[in-house]
Amino acid sequence: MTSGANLLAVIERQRSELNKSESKVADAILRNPEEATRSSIANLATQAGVSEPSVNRFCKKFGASGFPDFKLQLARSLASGVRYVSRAVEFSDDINTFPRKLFDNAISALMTAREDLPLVAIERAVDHIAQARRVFFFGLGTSAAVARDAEHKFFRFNVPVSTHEDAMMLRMLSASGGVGDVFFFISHTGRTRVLVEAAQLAKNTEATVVSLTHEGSPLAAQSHCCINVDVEEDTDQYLPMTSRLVQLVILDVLAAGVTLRRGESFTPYLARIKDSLKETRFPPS
Amino acid sequence: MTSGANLLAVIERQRSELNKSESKVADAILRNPEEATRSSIANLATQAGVSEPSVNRFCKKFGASGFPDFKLQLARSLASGVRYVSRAVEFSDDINTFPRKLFDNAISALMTAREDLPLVAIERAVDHIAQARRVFFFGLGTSAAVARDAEHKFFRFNVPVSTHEDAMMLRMLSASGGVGDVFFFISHTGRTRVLVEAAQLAKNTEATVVSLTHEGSPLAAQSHCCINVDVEEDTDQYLPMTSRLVQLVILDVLAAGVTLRRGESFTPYLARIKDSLKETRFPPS
DNA sequence: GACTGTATGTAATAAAACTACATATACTAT
DNA sequence: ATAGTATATGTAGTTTTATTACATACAGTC
Repeated sequence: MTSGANLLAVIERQRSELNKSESKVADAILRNPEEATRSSIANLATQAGVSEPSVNRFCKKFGASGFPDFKLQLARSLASGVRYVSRAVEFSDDINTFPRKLFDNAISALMTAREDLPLVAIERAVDHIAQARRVFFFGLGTSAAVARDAEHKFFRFNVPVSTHEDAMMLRMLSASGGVGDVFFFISHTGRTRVLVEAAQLAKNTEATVVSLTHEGSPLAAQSHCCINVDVEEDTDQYLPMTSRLVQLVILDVLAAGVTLRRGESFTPYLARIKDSLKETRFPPS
Repeated sequence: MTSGANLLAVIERQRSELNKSESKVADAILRNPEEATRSSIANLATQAGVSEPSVNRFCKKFGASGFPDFKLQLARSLASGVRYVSRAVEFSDDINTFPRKLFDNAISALMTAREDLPLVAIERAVDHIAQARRVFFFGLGTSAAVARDAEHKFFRFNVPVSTHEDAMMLRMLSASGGVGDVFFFISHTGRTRVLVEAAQLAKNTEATVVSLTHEGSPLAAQSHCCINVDVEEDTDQYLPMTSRLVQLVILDVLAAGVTLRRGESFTPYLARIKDSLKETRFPPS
């Protein structure tokens, strides 16, 4: 059976296809996974209302060599932070619970993204940016902040970079694209009309359209190169959170990619930029 | 002894202060932690060249209830991805390695931060923001993008929010503070003169100064309430990365905190804001 | 309604971990 | 230097825990 990264998720998925005693064990574990990692096989058997060998068989079914090994994998699964479902903040939460939940969600989103990185698209995007004459980062709303962050990264590569949020500017700039121009669109949904239309305008020029957005979205359709980030935002949550974090890290990856492309001789240049800030700061005590 | 989040790191740190047999055990574990999680106490004792009770004592010394519990914690520690040191990108890296490294670093930074959240400061900051007449988010460079992100979150709470990057505006606005004004400064180093000076100006008014910055920094010293984020950026890396992610999640936490403070009746209001975007998007296919 | 295969449990066995105690080593004070 | 004391480590027995082999129960099929 699947020896996936996340045991807990695997159990949950298989939950319905288990026979009677197996599902009792599954329930007992899912009810309190943390406790399961700490209890003995006898204890868990009692909790589940089955015999010890049933628990043992259950463990083997899920790829473990036995109960202790199963507990180990379970502990890993728990520690990895990839909780089955990311936990939404409830109004009953207090200061001791909700900050942790939000961090858990963020970590979980990054871990999920890490497992399934669109390396090909990333590599192509790096190519485009590394060779670009100029780069525009376009994003609205939360993605505007991401675009701004990208601007603060990519200007370092000796390429003119800019960010814009004005819908009119977006259209005009997009239409003004030429060979060597990269229009980089950032959007969680990939459905924002303004952006999609701007992407379309840009695509009708000689410029290259790169996007960091949802797979199969209208924006993706208008892109020469689309980096998929399919993080599911918790829809109950009214504030966008996790998706932008993944976007930011992907942009870090792109920046690192361009740095590597520039080669080792480029490092002093980056160092010079960093050093330029020295005098704006109070010296370390 | 310390029951820190990362057992492996704790062992490594204490390595020098252990007695003979203990250090033998530590070595055996550090030599191959992965294997240690799988082996029996007898096996590990042989590997280390000590007796079984010595291993057992070692486990207890590090906060475990016994050997099995120790293995569990070790497994967690390994799975958490919080490897001893976060791995820097090298010029020899290729597309298969460096993106993963960057994600690992990001995750690791969030996990570290999660273990040591400054809950008291967070709670106080939430109080201040929830009761604010208006809020200013000030950050420069990378932190400007973070401030922008914060603006996109906090405007939802019926409080006038703004972000500024112009050094002159920062000073003038800070000096203009009054009762109920919250000046929220964001800075990784906490040493940026412009920000520290603005914070000082704000502190001389009736306004409240909140900062999201490094503990013990000049900026922290000028704050009524300082949320510490002591993420160590990899200094070899010329691009700031991890610290801003932690800052962003902390801001999410603050936003969630304010939402909870507003109470359940506030949700429809948030929903309305979210819904306002519907017509700007292409409908889902 | 008997047959066959699977599912589950019982009880014995084996493995692993722990505890109490014994011995050895290092350190201190005379 | 040496006896005394405290700490460190190991031995052996006990207890807990997990596994295996086997028996029984149940479900589905002819």
